[in-house]
Amino acid sequence: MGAADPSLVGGAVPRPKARERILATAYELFAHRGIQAVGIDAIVEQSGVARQTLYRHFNSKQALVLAFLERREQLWTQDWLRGEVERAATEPEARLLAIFDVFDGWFHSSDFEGCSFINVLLEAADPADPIHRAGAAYLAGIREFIKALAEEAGLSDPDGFARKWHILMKGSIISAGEGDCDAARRARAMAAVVLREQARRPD
Amino acid sequence: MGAADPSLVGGAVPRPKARERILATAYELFAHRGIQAVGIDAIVEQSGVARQTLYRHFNSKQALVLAFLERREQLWTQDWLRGEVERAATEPEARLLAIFDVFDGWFHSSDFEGCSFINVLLEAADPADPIHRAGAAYLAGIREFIKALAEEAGLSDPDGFARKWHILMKGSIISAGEGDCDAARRARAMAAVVLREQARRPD
DNA sequence: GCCACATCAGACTGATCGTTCTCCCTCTGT
DNA sequence: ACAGAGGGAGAACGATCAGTCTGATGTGGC
Repeated sequence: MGAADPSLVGGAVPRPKARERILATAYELFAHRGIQAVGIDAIVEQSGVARQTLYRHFNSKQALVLAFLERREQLWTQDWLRGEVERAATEPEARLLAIFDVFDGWFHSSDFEGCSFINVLLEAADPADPIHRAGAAYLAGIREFIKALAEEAGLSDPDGFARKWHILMKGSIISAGEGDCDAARRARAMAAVVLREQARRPD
Repeated sequence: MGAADPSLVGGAVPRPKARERILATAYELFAHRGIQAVGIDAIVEQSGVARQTLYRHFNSKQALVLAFLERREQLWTQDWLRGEVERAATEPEARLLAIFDVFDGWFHSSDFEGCSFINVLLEAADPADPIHRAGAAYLAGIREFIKALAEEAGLSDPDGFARKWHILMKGSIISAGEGDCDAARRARAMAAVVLREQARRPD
């Protein structure tokens, strides 16, 4: 009884090989082409996995999309955005502005793919759709990051500030999708005057 | 020779009945549910038109979508947005800010449907897609409206200003789609400080 | 009445979609 | 060596999609 059953362990923690290939392929395709535009066939073909294997790891396309969004939140929001911002500056106000410097590099990269959370929000227009809800939840997570920086900076109404900041972020992303590579610089200029005018919490 | 040929006139100016019903139905469905999510069947059924009749007026779904976008630009951009803004204020700077007052009412309406131009831009991710190009062109038309107001207001760099303003507009629309009905008020507050800091053209 | 044309109703094609099923191969632990 | 599980290849299913074809029904101009 003391020794762990290997088959049980292998079942509870799925072997990374096939599942990882599926998720990596889904990430690339969903992020760049959207959800509806990418069929299961494309993921099966490009990942070199059997169809049945995909459906053994993910019950449905919806489950795969939800797993993609979860990975997007880890890789994009946490590892990339949060990581780059915290690397670029140390003071909370400087970090808030650094978001748009990080965006500037993003918008100028050759394979700019837009914000998957915004995309799925618009693709799954029904607010009751689990995919829509997941996209909205991950966007709210980004606002939590902004809100925490606003609190560190001693700004009053951190939640309202985060919502304002997020408007600038999302607007610049859409503009970049239109082809305006300098959208981040424009948003940063607006952000700077907004931050300057922002009321501080009395110490 | 003086009298116009009735059949020719009837051909050049198509009878409004069937075509109008199709376009009106397509407008409602495309604007609220998106392009990919609405099939030809739904439009045929809801407009009470025969399938063949639809395909006689529009060669393909893409042609119908392009006609929808053209109507959207007339009804939304010109008649509604521009009309409401020009009714709300007379001075160009006041009109620029009034955009967000108009948006505020829009975001609080029960059937808020978002910006179809942004939606089709993201649904048709390929920049070479005629639908993508049309959406981008109509968004550029909105910026032309802003730019003209900026010029009237004597602001320097009207094009750059219009792009900034448009970032606020698009960002607030996305936020409203997330459920933040007060996004227009937040954007207006930012717009006010941006406008105050904006350089004026020397007279 | 008659002709031309728009419209309607509905079956149909071919492609694509998500999903399931069947069969075979290759590992791995004992 | 053997059992069992994971994975691969591909056929197949039912649904849905855009688009076409046929044939009947009105309808307006001569």
